[in-house]
Amino acid sequence: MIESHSIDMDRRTGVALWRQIADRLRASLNDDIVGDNGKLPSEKDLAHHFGVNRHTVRAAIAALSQEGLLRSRQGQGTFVTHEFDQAQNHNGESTLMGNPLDRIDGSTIELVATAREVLSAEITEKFLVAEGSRVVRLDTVNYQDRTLLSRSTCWFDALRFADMGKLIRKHKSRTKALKDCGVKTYQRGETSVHARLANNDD
Amino acid sequence: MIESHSIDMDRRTGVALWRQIADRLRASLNDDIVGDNGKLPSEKDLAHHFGVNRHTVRAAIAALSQEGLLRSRQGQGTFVTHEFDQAQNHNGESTLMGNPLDRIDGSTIELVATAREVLSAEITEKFLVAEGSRVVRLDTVNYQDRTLLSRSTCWFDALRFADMGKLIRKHKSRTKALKDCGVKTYQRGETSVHARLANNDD
DNA sequence: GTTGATTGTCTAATTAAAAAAATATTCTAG
DNA sequence: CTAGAATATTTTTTTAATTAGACAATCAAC
Repeated sequence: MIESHSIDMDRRTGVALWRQIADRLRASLNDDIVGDNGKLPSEKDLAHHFGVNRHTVRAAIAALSQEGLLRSRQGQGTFVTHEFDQAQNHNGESTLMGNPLDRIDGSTIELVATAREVLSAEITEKFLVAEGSRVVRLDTVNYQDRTLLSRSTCWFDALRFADMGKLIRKHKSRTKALKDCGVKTYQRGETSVHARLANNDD
Repeated sequence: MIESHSIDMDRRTGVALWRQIADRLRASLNDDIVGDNGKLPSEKDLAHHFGVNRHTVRAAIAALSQEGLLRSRQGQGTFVTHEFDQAQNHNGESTLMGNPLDRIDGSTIELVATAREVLSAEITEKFLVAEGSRVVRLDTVNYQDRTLLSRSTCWFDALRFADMGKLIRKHKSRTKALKDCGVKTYQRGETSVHARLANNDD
């Protein structure tokens, strides 16, 4: 469920530990951290896992509860909310993370399609990879304040993400998949930009 | 250069003000915030702009200096570093943000192509937008620890980002453009995920 | 009902972040 | 050389974050 050894948290980065933990937990809600019943490890275990005080973990859980992702029950534990759980167990229209953050910044990203496909000649030429490479494709739409902001398609190496498509079809690990697709949450140093400018213009 | 009125910073979000300011400044280094000589507004002006104490601004500048992006000269001001400036004024191979962060997480994103184009039938069908829409296209490659992680293409509304391609060609606002392309830096609430699962599989 | 595990609450102490204010140092312009 | 503008440094105060410990309340299992 969770490793027994303690994780080294980043300190003095300008990001409070409770927020780092909240973000890690949010990104892990689809993963193996939660049991089949949607129950998280106990506050005590999480505190030991992250190497922090129990109160710090509680602050993180409080933040995620505020977002509507978690709900704690005294005597029982902390659970992924029913709405979130529903989104995990239904197809089609259900909403992942219908949390207040959606409205705070007015920005949403919708995953509209996934597919495994063979890389086209155009793409292979653009990116200089072997033609015929097997990839996983993710189409996303980004809305800001209900107006279309961008459309995006990402291809992932099928080798490196052999089971990503499968996981997505099983409605798990979407967060992780989206994360690698450029949909970054609030985690220090996850992605830095190293840009080499375009060779071709219009 | 910078508006005279004060900006409302997010407080009690778990992210220190100096880090929020550092991230905003980093993202603005390509924009109109810096003068032609690469000089930033004075600490006093920045402090007023962000509505914080001068020391808080100094902490932000110290962080960016640590990353190698800025350098302060007593009596003169704070300037974008020569290396960064070079990356702004050359074509092709130069490196944007050759900062330690690149090595901290081993993740890099390279912008390999930009173009204005007319939206293809395939894309219009996928995303249900008017065929023939004028868009700006960004191709990026994401490396993690020097191994290819993903290839990505983003289309942006040409209307909404009428001058984005132009700005990119002028080697400005790349950060902002990439930011909207899903390359998120460390800013609270910039993007939350609101996913509706795929309709078509393979 | 008793026990054990879990979350909830409270108090206290420590450390880091932020604000405020004063002064020193360095550079440019004139 | 002088004045002004900018960064550098120091001190103090306040607030937020983190840790620590103790105990209450709730629930499930027995």
